[in-house]
Amino acid sequence: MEKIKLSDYPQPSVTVDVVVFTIHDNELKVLLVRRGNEPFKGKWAIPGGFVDMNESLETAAKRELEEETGVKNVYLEQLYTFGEPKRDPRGRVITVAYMALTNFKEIKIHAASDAADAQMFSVSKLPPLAFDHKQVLEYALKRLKWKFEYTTVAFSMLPLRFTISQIQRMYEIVFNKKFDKRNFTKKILSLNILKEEGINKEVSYRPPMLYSLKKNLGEIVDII
Amino acid sequence: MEKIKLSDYPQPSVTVDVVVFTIHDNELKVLLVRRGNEPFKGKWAIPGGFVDMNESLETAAKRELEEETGVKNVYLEQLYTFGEPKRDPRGRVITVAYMALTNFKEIKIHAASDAADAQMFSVSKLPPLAFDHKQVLEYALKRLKWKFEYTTVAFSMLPLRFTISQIQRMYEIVFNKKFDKRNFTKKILSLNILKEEGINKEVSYRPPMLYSLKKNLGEIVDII
DNA sequence: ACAAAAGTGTTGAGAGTACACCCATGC
DNA sequence: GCATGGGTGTACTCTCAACACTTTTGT
Repeated sequence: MEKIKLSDYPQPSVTVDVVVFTIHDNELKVLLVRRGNEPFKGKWAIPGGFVDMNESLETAAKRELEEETGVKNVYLEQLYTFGEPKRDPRGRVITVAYMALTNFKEIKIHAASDAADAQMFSVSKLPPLAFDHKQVLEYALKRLKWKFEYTTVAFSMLPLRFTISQIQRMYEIVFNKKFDKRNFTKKILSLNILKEEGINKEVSYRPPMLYSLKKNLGEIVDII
Repeated sequence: MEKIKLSDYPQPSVTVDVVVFTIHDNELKVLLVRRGNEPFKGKWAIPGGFVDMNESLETAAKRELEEETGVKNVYLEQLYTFGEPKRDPRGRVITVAYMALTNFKEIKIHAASDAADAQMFSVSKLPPLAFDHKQVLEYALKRLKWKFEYTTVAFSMLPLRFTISQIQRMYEIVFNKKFDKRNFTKKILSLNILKEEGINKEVSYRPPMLYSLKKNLGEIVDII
């Protein structure tokens, strides 16, 4: 039998797309870039780009993320790979979607070379999106909620030290639903994942206790 | 600016690998094929193959699955995409891993053209695996347990009509842990996902009630 | 009668839910 | 003293876990 060469098989293009979530102004936001090239020139899209030959998928996602946001240390997780043959009009392009969570203040948006503009959008007021990015974003949102419910990833959207009210507000935004303050506090504290970090004196109301996350980000814990 | 062509960017090879789980002889089994070609010739591997230019990833996974097992209607779910640059010594190969669940009796193993042999292995007695397939299998196992706990996918491993004891045995095998029969029965019945299908008279002990799944496979339900 | 697996209830502990008022600070 | 968010307890309901004996059939 002949020796098989990789080039005997068709080779598609492979990209990574990174859905960057953050919370700002009491809304869940996602980073979108306006495309500077065809196809879908001028349309909004999830930031991403081609995978280099010598970098892993996760490295590619981190690289794209840093190019667009300047953020270096974020929670990053692979979501799903979208590979319908016609999803890109230029030809066969398979994209590996990632989700990144970060604190709003860490982000310094700068539109990368191939983007005309970049901006955070509230997930409840999205513009029409390029490619199959609506589907990608819906998938990411589902995963985000799942992860919020069962793991500690949410804390990657908060500053290093935070109050319990901040946690609760974040959960209320993501689930679009109010929680009872006493029950929420009781539940979060009973999980034993927080460390007391002293009292924040710099507020004009009763000074709240600050906490930090004791355990590892993304650890599986029933939050809600 | 120049028009960008896809071929301006490096194009890796893309494969799908399908982790096929089933239950037989009171063990959780997985299908492996013995590689007929280099690299890793003679080693066991998760079945899979290159994605054709005009088929979706899921179609490719279904095609590979049918080639190896003859099984047509299975539960199939995308798991994760593995893309370390050095995972295949021939060059850059990115693989999209899928998980398939099926009833043992549906499977007619036939080693595909590029495989020297194919066989079901107990997940507790695995041979050394080619590529990064050990990692892929570990990921699949984790996902399998998660899905068993929170969805109805498990029922895809049973025949169309089954007894409650069969469900319980299946869960005991996957979680490697005994459950209390009364509590298990109570929990399963309270979920309201089963339909009574009459009594199986063809046994030499007290004839059990047969059930079928009322709701959709994979639906999210707290099973355990 | 015996072997094999099916079927069936109760109790106690712990978790979740509903619900409202006082506290500490800056201005 | 008032505006702002912070902090706290109880009672009820529901779910989960522990636990063992009887039933039905074929041989």
